[in-house]
Amino acid sequence: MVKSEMFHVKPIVATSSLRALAYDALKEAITNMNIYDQKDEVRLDERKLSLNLGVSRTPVREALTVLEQEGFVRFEARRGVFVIKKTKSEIVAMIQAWSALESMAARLACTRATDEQLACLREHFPEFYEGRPSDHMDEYSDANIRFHQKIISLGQCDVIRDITSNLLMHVRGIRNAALRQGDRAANSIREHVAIIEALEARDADLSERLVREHGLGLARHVEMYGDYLD
Amino acid sequence: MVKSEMFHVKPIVATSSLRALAYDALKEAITNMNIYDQKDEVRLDERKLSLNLGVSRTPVREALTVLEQEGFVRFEARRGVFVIKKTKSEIVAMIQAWSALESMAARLACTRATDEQLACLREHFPEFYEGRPSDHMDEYSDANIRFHQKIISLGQCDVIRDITSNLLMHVRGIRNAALRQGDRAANSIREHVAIIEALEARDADLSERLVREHGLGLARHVEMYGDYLD
DNA sequence: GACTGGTATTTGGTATGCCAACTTTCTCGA
DNA sequence: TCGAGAAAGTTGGCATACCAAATACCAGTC
Repeated sequence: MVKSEMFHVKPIVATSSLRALAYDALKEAITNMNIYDQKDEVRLDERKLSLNLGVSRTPVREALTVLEQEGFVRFEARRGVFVIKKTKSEIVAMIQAWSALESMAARLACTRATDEQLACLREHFPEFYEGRPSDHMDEYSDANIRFHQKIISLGQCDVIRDITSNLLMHVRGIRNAALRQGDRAANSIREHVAIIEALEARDADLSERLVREHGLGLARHVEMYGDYLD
Repeated sequence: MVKSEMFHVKPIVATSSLRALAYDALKEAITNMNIYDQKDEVRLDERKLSLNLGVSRTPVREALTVLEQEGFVRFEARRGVFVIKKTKSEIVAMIQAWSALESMAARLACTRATDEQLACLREHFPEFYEGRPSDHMDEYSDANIRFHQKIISLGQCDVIRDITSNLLMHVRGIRNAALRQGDRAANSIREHVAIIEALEARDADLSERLVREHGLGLARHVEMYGDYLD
């Protein structure tokens, strides 16, 4: 018997399927293009896509099927596949659902997160304590997104994490645009600080309320000033 | 020109795609089978399915792709498609996400729903005011599901409606099973009555809290007594 | 009889071809 | 010149063919 313990092979090749690769490529392309700049809806050509991706139509279609189910594209029989432009009211609805889930995550975090995990909120987001975010708006936009994702991860609920990660893809652009309107950034920072303090105090009711009101405030803002979406 | 206004044709033939038909058939089959009775995971054979459905593998695969994205099945390369059995902690996580969304729907309903719509809650669910639901458990289980769906529809948020409708498919069986354990049915009725009253009083904070606690109570119950799921 | 190695079969992944419906372009007559 | 209609070209939906990996089966050896 050969001493097989002496062979240390690589764990696994784990080469992803073409479908997964096509999905990643398409999703990145869709989220990176700013859909709301285009006047008309963007149409995707299955044959061109499979040509550009270097694979056949089959995995492309299966990837598009997933994207349809996630609300990114829409199939029209014998007309084409179109990238969906969300209406203002749809965006508002997504932000409301987001608020519901993030506020629940905050509630769960109050009992589940360790002190070390909660400390990450302050450590990783020092910019929340500085005065003028408008100078570094791009960085702050990213930090803003990360802050909300961090709260959700602290909730340690995979279902909430998965659902919100999808919603984020749709809302990311709008959230950042709204930050630049009016005096929202400064307000946003104050609210974030209050949320951190409530979490550190492990006050579930307060944390939940603050997160919810923060989110619903964004929803109201989009409702009022988001007419450019339609 | 023919006066086309005089013709009132049927809206559209709207013959669904085979993919949609396959999706409906598979989803119904999956939700109707009780997955948790089976010892092993159930494997689906693409070729047998397409044979039984009378279509080719292509639309079947596309339907399965959607079901995978919804968390009902799992593809294993060159091994098969398996119906997913959720673990207890996954069920708990889904109930928590559900509670977040339903409580937000209740909050929204307080400002959005008309008096007539709120009245439907009492009219359609008279059994909540009767004493012994255990005699008609099946009917009560259905009414229970309808009650929660009604609250969500009163919230008038399409995103919340869509997401919860998916969660419901996964949780339906467990919710009904939990009702039969211990004295939960009677408790459930009392809580439903309190929720109706809070909504009728248009007390958003109270409605939200009652709905959330009702849901999280179910989550705790499954957490404690749902060991049969694993 | 158990084990090894190879071979046949099964099965999901992918590529390709065909079709019907929709668009666009061309044609021809008023 | 213009428009109706036909023909040609697109395009997504579906079916089918083929491939590689995984499994099942079998023969041969010790």
